[in-house]
Amino acid sequence: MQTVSLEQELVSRGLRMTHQRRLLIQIIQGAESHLDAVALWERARGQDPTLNKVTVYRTLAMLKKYGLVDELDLMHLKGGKHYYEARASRDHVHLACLKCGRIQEFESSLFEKLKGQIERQRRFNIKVVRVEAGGYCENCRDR
Amino acid sequence: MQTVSLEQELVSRGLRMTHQRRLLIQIIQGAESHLDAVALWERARGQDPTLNKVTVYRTLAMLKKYGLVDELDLMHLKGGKHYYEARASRDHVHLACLKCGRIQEFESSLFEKLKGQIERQRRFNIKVVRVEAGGYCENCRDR
DNA sequence: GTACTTGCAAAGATTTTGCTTCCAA
DNA sequence: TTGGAAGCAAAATCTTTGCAAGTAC
Repeated sequence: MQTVSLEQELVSRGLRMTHQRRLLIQIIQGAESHLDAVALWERARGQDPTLNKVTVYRTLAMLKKYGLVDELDLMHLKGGKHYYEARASRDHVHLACLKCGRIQEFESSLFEKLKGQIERQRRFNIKVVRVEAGGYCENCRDR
Repeated sequence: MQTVSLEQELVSRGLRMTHQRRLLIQIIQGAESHLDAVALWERARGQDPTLNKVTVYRTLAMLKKYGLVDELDLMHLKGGKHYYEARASRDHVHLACLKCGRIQEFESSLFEKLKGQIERQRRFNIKVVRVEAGGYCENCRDR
């Protein structure tokens, strides 16, 4: 998903592309890790010191509402905050190491099959799915 | 999992069985739905009006630490609270309807296979796993 | 008796709301 | 121009912490 298309996505839904939204979207899409609202705000302030934290929350709520970002908890490793990532073309599992805190992502066709099974067997129309596992990663498991 | 065994579980780990803990455990195990800390507290107060909310948070943290309850978010349908359920013998998916708010549970061997795949392919030792899906349930999907 | 738990009060962390001003279309 | 969006301040929600008093073992 490109920056342009996400912007167009918003515009096509009748939303205004303010420079604040453009900046926040760029940061989310360019982030190498999962950001929570405050982390996102701090990065955004580097570019635009007047950008308010409330705008971050409102923008995230809007992106979530339109399904453009996914909201994660990452097993509450660091309290109750929520983390955000640009919605990927393919869903993936998040693995959170309880020891070192590393977050890995894992894609699997089994995950896709599981979703299909739920949709068919329960006639449940899935809009968002989240799989998070807590445990010990390769580096930490034997220590 | 019986009340007794959960109590024994705690005792065997050197924890004290206070009447507050006993009451909270009974409520969690007997609950027909997923309770958040405050809902649990309200039920507990019916039995013991002096039981403090802080004790609920501390007890939940302790049960979570020892892997005796699972903590859920249920797709944040109603804000950022956390919900708790006695750990089941078999993991299950939670399906949250975005329209009516109903929570369904779904067990699947595919889920078990997915866990196995993660453990093998990533050499990741899973301790807790959570699958939550948001979408439209059978009753709401066509409306 | 002693260490672990609880209750109480207060603080901390995260997110939301009301309202005025601003600006994208 | 005009309705949607941002900024600011304040509040609401959820959870944690410090410490004195209580209690399970």
